[in-house]
Amino acid sequence: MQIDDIDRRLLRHLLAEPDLSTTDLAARAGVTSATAWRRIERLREAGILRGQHAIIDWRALGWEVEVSLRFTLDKTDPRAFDEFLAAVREVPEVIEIQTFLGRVDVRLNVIARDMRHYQEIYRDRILTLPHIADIESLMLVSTIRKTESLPI
Amino acid sequence: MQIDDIDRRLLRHLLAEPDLSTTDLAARAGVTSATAWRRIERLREAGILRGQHAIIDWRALGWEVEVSLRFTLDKTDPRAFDEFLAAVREVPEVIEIQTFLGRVDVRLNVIARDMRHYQEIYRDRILTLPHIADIESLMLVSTIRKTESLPI
DNA sequence: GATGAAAAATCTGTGAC
DNA sequence: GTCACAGATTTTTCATC
Repeated sequence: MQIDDIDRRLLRHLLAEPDLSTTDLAARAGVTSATAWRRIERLREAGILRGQHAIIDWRALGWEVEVSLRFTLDKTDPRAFDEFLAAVREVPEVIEIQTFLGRVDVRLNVIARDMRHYQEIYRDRILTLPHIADIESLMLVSTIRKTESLPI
Repeated sequence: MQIDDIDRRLLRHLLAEPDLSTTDLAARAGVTSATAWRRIERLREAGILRGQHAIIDWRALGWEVEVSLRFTLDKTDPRAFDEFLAAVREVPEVIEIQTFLGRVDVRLNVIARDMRHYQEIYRDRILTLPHIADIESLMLVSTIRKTESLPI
């Protein structure tokens, strides 16, 4: 799909202020609301805009612990990889899964209410995942998603 | 703040389908829209709901490369850490920053249009960051945010 | 082929209960 | 927590460039 300056302005403002109404977004991008609406719709159809994400503060909800786990698997075949990922999806406390090129290497972010709870999840849900050769854990202090200042 | 079952249902549905109108959300949670609205407002004031995030498909926009970089800094003092983070914030291609406990250790996710562009960013914007002792790079294949299936 | 103005459909936010 | 409603917003239509 072709993207022009108006689309770029719309995307930039949408990323900076996702709660904006189409009317206000249009005003900021210097077009009418009908135009803004049609273009947003087109970006959505093209798969560039994939909807919204509600941001939840886990800590405010009482989930104090977030840990980033990095796995090395003990096999390199795709089936082992798929089995591992399928098992991971069954663990609700895993809120993010990342896979990488060039290694049998996966990263998971796990949340827990507190350290005791985390130890439980780790023992019962993480260590029991299939095909694990090695795990490295890092306690997360903060995550900043910088999607306000996009390079578009 | 106290969270009850209705709040939990609202949050769960909001996470699963963030584009839902308050009316539809209310219907799914089994309350009227006025109730849903007031509770959402309360969750917002309590800092549990922190607004929305527009999801963009970088690949559809022509940003083909995402790399996860892990840094070890050469100093352990807080000032070096802050200087490093301040410099990172100036790089628009860095879309995520994570900091960890127990190490002078930071992770960044960087996007680029293609490998050539990534090499440029790496050489001119990453290697020039202050206080770097070591960098490890992993090419991202996929990120799945599993926030649909929350443990609440 | 895309735009703006304006109308129609829908939703949000508030007051009364 | 529900119901009702005015005001705002979203989405469609249509004439125009």
